[in-house]
Amino acid sequence: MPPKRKAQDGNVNIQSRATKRNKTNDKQPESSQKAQKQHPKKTNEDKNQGNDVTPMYRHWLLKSEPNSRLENGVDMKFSFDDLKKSPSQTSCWDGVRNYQARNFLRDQMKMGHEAFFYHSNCKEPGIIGLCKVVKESYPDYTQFDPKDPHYDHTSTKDNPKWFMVDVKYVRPLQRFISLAELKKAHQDHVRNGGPLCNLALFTKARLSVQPLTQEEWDFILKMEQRDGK
DNA sequence: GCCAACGTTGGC
DNA sequence: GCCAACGTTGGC
Repeated sequence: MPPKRKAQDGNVNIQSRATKRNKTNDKQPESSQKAQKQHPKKTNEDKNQGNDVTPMYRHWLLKSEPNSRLENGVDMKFSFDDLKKSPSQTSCWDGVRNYQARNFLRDQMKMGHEAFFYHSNCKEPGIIGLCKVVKESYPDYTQFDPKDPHYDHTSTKDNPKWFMVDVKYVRPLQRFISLAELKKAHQDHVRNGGPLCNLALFTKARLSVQPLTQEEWDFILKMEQRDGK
């Protein structure tokens, strides 16, 4: 199902790699996905996996940093514009190292699912555009690269710990929806009831891959039409 | 740059 | 399995 097939794997896997994303999709051993079935040891990883009872989601919010920031000498910058400029306007979403976020990437993000592209750790945090899943769960290769800031020596190719998906640029929002505006709506909905009362942006603020209910998604998309603030 | 909130680690 | 120490996230 991989729709587009960029050049072969030839391209260098080096570039902006952020806490979550970076370059384009390259082909990965999709076959090794079966490895994810295995859970040889039950440690605190398992207790962190306990979100499998949550409903299945079809909408997402992905955080990325639009400004340069070095982590072990590697620039974490990956803006919405960087996604647009990526080959095929597509990038893998690598570098996620949180079990809850990993589980969403691995288990729930499916072809065609849409996501808000959120700019974090910047002057004006907020949602800037839309992207969509164009390739489902496969091992995040950065976990195997000792030079990568997100290298994980405890992970093996036979039993990879971290996964990623590919996302493709869809469109910018008609207007930027700032965190401040979302927070106002959220706080109002907490007090008076409303679809954003449990928005993960505020209830699970540190999650970099966040699920949205249909109602949350629809409400935020409608904010796009309103006149700012 | 500060720091609150929260996730992870490891001793016990 | 508890919990203190530590590390990270990310708004401000």
